[in-house]
Amino acid sequence: MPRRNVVKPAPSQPEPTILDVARKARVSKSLVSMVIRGEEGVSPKNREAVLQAIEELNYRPNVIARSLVQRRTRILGVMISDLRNPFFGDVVSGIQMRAEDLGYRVLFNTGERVPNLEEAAIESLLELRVDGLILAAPRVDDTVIERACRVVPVVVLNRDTSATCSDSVTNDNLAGARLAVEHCANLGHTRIAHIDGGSGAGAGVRREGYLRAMRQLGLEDSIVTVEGAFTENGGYLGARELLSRSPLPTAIFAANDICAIGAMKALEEAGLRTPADVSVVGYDNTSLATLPQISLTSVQQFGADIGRLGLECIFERIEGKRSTPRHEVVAPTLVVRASTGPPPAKPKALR
Amino acid sequence: MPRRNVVKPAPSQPEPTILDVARKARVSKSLVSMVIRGEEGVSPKNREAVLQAIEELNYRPNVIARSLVQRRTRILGVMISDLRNPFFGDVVSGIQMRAEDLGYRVLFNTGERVPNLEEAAIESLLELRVDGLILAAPRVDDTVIERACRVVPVVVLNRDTSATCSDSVTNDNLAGARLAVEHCANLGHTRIAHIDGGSGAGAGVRREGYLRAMRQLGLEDSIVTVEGAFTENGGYLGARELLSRSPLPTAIFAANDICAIGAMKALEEAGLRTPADVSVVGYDNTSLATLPQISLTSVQQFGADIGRLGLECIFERIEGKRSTPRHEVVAPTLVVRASTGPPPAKPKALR
DNA sequence: GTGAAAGCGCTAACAG
DNA sequence: CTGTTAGCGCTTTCAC
Repeated sequence: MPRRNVVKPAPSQPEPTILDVARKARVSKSLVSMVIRGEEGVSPKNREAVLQAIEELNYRPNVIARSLVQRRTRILGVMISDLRNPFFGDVVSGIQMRAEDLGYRVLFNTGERVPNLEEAAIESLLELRVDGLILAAPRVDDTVIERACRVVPVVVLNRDTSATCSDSVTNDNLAGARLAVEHCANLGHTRIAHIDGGSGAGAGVRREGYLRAMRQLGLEDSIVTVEGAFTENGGYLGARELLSRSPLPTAIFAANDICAIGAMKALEEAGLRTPADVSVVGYDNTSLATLPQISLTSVQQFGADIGRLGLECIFERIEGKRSTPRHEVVAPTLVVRASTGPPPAKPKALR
Repeated sequence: MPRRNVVKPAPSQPEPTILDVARKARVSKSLVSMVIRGEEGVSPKNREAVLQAIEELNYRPNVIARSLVQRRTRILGVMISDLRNPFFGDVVSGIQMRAEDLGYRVLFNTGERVPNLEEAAIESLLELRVDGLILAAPRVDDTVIERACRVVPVVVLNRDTSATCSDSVTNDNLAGARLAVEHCANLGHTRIAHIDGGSGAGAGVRREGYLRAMRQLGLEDSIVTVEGAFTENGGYLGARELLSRSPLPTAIFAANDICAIGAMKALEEAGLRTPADVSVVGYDNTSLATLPQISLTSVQQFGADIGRLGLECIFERIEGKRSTPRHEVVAPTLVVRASTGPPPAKPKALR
């Protein structure tokens, strides 16, 4: 908690304050404040003078000072676990659009998928006294989330948490996994393997959905899962693991799109074609899946909706409209593309 | 059971202050402050008492208040033009790593490639009184940058700006474009077209690099440029435009990777194969280019280095070590993959 | 070592 | 409408 504090010479050219503006416009401090906040009851003449002074001085209200007295920042903090996953681009869009409507500014953070760094990022946002916290697929411990809840409204996106204090918005991972598995089964596959998301947010439920779907379809004997991650490398390694076993699966359900792409890479290196030899299904339906060269069948979750709903949860709490947890679940759909097809008539043996 | 104030409009929770900690630990306010800042000269006994009180109260220093008195936030603001482009993931990594070393926190923002929104995002960071501003490929007007410079150190990444007040870190777009064009020429191409980045940051220079390289190679008669953008759709539309003209180019140099991918999509739809019928070169060498299904020849610019250098520029300014502009240019390299090859013996005609 | 006092730039509540 | 007066939570003197 104690931060390293190197005391350095104070920098800075003196930035103009509200007092400078008042003097320049020859009015009172409070009048300037009123103009800035757009309050009623300022004569057009004075308003004009103030605005001009602001312009000339390149004055900018100090939201720090404002926040201190109002004890609210009108800032929403968003911790994003992985900036490299285009899925979060959608989530961010949803958040931003809604935030603008509601008069909040949004500031992002990331811990680059490293739990400790993510915790630091969250802590940093909390010290900033954000009015609300949105955690997009955080990998931190539940206790971290609980601690945050004690101070500020929190909504967790795309992760199933046992923390009871926060709101959450997720897609229905069980249903999504079922869509993926059933799709493969309908094509005639029985040996459907799963590369999971390791310790990533939501990975456990997605895995559980796979297991349940397999059992429901009477395929429990063909259940094969290997550990992966929500990254390309995770998918690559997971697929390599699958390739080292026998018999080979004819279909692979990967934890998410980038994981699926990593898996496809491993398959290709092994001389297996998709979908002729092995079908592959991803999750998220990111822009990656739509690339014609990849054309990945994928479970779609609606990132922008998830982001928007998350923001609405936070907003309800901030406004005091609600103080009991809300858990929103968005239904996923399946988008079928070229990476899945019927299983090969004569499954290919390696080598 | 967390005790929370229920339904109280805007300002709400009684967050503990430094005074609460002092009372609980039975010491003075200043003593607590000293402990928090890790100052010397506090008895171990007192320090212990303070730390325990902090723990028990779930106290968190209010950086807002701290910033107000210190007149510096120790926050660096980063405006990122496009969160969907994985290239910026690299840039962010570089920034974060260095920032942590230097004891700064980093907060991100985006205007989603819309100039007005980007300006608002920058303004928002400025109102927050960030100690430094990093603009990653901003699309705003130079005047916006100049206005920001008057208040805080600014570094612009990956865009050539005529604003003289800010530092900048770019890759050498002229050289990069030349690498791309020469590579195609060496393979035997003469009809090398360019899909540019429209009004995107750095697009103009990349285009200029293309033009110069073509002339230098004596290919001025084959110069063809169409307008695109730094997006998949931009590339798609640009390629469609090329396809509507005659003669068809045998190689395309696209403004960046996602643009190239969009172009490949259009080519594929038209029944043209890459590289058998048309070679394609991208720029950025993002993770997308490395995907085996895409395997895009691309000019590599080192995003993490660019981010790190940007942060160092800012830091020098903040520390008062330098007050004249520094312009850093990073040399790009070319990564050759499967999307480029010799031109077809008999160029394919459409339909 | 400790505690009291003076602000940082702003808003809010009143009195003129 | 204006000007004055209190703070917001913290750091920073400067006495003790």
